Amino acid sequence: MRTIVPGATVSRLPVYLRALGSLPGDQRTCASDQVAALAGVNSAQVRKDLSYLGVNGTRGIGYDVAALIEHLRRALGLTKSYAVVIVGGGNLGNALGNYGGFATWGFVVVAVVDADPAKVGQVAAGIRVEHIDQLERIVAERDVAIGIIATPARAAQEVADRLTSAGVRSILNFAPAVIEVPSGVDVRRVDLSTELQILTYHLHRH
Amino acid sequence: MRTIVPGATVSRLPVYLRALGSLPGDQRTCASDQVAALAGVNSAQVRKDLSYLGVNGTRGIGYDVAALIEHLRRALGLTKSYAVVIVGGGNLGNALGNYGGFATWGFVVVAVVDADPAKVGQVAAGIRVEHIDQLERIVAERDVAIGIIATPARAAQEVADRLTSAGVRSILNFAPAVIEVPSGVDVRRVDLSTELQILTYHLHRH
DNA sequence: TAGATTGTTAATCGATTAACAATC
DNA sequence: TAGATTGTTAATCGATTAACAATC
Repeated sequence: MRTIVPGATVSRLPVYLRALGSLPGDQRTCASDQVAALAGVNSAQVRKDLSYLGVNGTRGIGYDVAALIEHLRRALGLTKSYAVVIVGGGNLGNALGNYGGFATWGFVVVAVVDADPAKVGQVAAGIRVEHIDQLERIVAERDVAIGIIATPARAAQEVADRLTSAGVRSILNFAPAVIEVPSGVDVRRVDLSTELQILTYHLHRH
Repeated sequence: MRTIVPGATVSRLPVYLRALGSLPGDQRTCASDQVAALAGVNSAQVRKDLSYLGVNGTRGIGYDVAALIEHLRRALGLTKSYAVVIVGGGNLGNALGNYGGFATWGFVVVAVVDADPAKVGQVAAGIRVEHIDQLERIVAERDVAIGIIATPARAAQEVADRLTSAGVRSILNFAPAVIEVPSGVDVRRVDLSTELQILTYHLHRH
């Protein structure tokens, strides 16, 4: 079944996947209640999300764990591997390059690039920083699917332009800037200062 | 005015603040239209969010830029400084310790702690990694307001427990785990793998 | 006055969840 | 059969936005 899956549902799928991963290895079936508790959501939500995906459980029993995991992996496109380029060889870029969590899900960092000639050639976690002039060639030759922007804010838009014109259609933006991209390109933003500021909003009013 | 401000509004305030920062320095007033364009939201949204905060503009003219910035900073509690402890001295923890963006908004990283004795004593960006056994002392002595969890998933819950029992009431969690905290404690989660998986959902269906 | 822009209402939209018949 | 749990409806909740009178 391929109906329109709401964005909110999509963003919960990785959470369900992780919840299922934390189940005892010998557990064959699981109830929506249990997934809900592990994922921190409502059980009706779980059932509804799964029904969007066309996953069927068994009344009185629950869902088959292995089949459910496989369904979620397929829905998220995690049955193949994705080449990732990180733009920005600063601390954040290097941390992301080293981040072990990516490999678990089939994300392979194929390059870290930077505009600063002084950074080019440095090696972190087995990846040599290359010059950003090579970006277009790298994207084409290494079949890059995802670009991660880990540059200062002022460089973000230009980097996004170069990534998209090179053919990248998925961008994860860590720079504290709103970037414009052509339609059809998907951007997600992770802004560390914003997260902290939201915390302080609640904090400073006791 | 202090009515109930919706969570969605709160999470947009930092974005407005940044939008205003990117205005030309000599611009005295701004219209909701302009803020909206810079922030990537609807202009009615901007006006409504600001009215929640009790900010008044002038019909026909717009909002006073300086006054608006000051209002937003006060609303977010950014008029004072906050001590931050980073738990986890791995790549991510160090990247966060080095992240210059925090200082701009008054966040001061007062410690990086780790459970691994081999990491203790290492210095990154002027901060010496301390042992996690010192966490409670550090929180008390350095008046820590915010804890950042940058550990593996398996350690996240225990770290959260220690942070909260030491008195920390705001947590930013980078570990791929859902953590339980007492009511009154605020947790925000940033999950890098989840972000990438959401991108691939859209990517793999052309 | 004419033009611009706010502040707010009311409509819309979309997401969450309680509830329960269906059924294993 | 009795108990458990799904799948789905309908109600609720909350957030977004078009529209426009108020007014600078």
